[in-house]
This record gives sequence, structure tokens and C-alpha cells, in this order.
Amino acid sequence: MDVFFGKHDTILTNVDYLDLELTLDCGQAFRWEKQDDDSWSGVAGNKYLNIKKDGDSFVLKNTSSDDYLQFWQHYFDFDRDYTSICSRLSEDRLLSEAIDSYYGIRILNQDPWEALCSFIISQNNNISRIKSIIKRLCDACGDPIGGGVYAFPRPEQLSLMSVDDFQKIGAGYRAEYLAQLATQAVSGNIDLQKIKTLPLNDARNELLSILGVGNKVADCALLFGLGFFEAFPMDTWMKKVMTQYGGTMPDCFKGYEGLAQQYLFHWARHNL
DNA sequence: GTCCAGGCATGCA
DNA sequence: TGCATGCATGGA
Repeated sequence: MDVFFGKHDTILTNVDYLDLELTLDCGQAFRWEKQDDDSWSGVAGNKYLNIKKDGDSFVLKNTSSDDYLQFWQHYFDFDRDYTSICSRLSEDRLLSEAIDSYYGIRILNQDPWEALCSFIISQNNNISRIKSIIKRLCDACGDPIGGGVYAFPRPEQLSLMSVDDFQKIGAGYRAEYLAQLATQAVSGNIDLQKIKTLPLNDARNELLSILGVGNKVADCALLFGLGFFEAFPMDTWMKKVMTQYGGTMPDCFKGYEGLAQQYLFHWARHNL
């Protein structure tokens, strides 16, 4: 991949492995919207981005070299060699088919706090509704970052919301979970930066102690927010997929379970 | 109107 | 440990 820093934009060429729609709209992140010109706009951290595929290159609008190097490069996981990982994963027949069909899914490195809150909201919920709840949450108490756009609220901002406030934005029965989580995060009882440094199982157990966090939500937070590429979220779709493996994971998934999961999840939703 | 969504907490065996 | 049930909400 080559990176060019223009006067306003950052331009990526020779990108081996990125499909914007598959990556930004596959249910791992909830703040990206497709625009009329087929570009994608979204918020991550306290940054707004518009990114568009233009022929063989990708244009990150109004993105400085600092923004790219210090934030988006890691967000899009560009430091990881997806080509060699997918080559390894393709040793499995089903995964090989999924990768061929949906080439270009990357795992985004999202903010741990946002990922945890988002996947608590996601439980027993559908993606379009998850998106709208999160948007209302950001509009209600996140930092304005310009253009009428708001960042995802920090713990102390969420802690100022009451259970009733969370219900008013449509969180439903998850309102209680969000309120408790915010309180614990502010008190330091939940420390995601510390959890990030733990071994996978310890990190997982810490997350499981949070009200409203079960196996699936914990694994999503680990994979999409806390940098655990080997986490393997098991939702209803993945349970169906795993019957095709007799319940045991192929050896070639090892170390890359998260990406394998995301491909199989996508494959299952379109083929089962 | 009815169904269902990237589940989880709870109670009971 | 394993299974049944209730849960808030709104888009399809």
C-alpha cells in the first residue's frame, strides 16, 4: 500500500485488501453511513471521516498526515497483513469460499469504551435500530465535533444520564446496563485500558463481571474494541455455522479467529 | 397486527 | 451445569 498526503486529503493506493461497504457495514461498527456519492462518512474517536473509493485508490477527505498516521491507519488495521492471513484461513474450504465471495472485510480497531457500550446495546436488537440508538446517545451527551456531529460519549458524560434518559433514547431494558456500566467506569471499577493488557481469558472474565455482558457481548468488545484478534464471538448465526464444523474450529483459524468469525458471520447471513 | 433482532439475567431443575 | 422465560423497542 502507498500513502500520499495531499494538501487536504490523504490518498491510499495499491490497497490489497479493503472493501468499504463490507468492512463499514457488516455489523462491527455502527456509526458509518453510505452517502449518495457512494462514499462513507462516520465518526470514530473524536474524528469525523469521509472516505471514498476512487478507481484503484481510496480518498480520505480532509485528513492530515497526522490524522492518518496517528489514528486512521490503526483504525483500519492497515498494519496487519490480511493477504497472508487470508491465505492461511483459506486452507478451510468454507472460509475459502467466504473470503472469495466477500473479499475485503477488515477488523476495525474501535475505541474500547464505544465498542463495549455499542455491543451491550446490540443484544436482542437489529442493526438499523442499534445504529439509531447509538446516534441518539451521541447526540444527547457526546462532545460536538463540528457539523452537527457528536463523538461517542465518554464515561463521565454517560454517567450523567439517568436510566430514564437511556430509555428515552430507545435503549429499552438495556438502559439499566448502561447506567451501571457508566457508574463503574467513572469510579475506576471497570478499567478497559487495564483489561486490554490482560491475557484473553482474564480479559474476558473481567468483562463478564459487568451487568448486561455475556459471552457474545464480551467477545465482540474484545475483538472490535480491545484488540483481541483471536476472540470469536458466538451469536445465533455462528452457532448455525459451527454445526458445519462438527462444533470444533479448524486449526488454520488459530490466531486469526476474529477475522474468520467475521467472514463466516457474513457468509451465514447471506447463505443460511 | 405480528415477528424478530449479532443476548442476557434470572429462576428452577 | 443446563434449560425456559421475560425483556423494551421499532423496523420489516
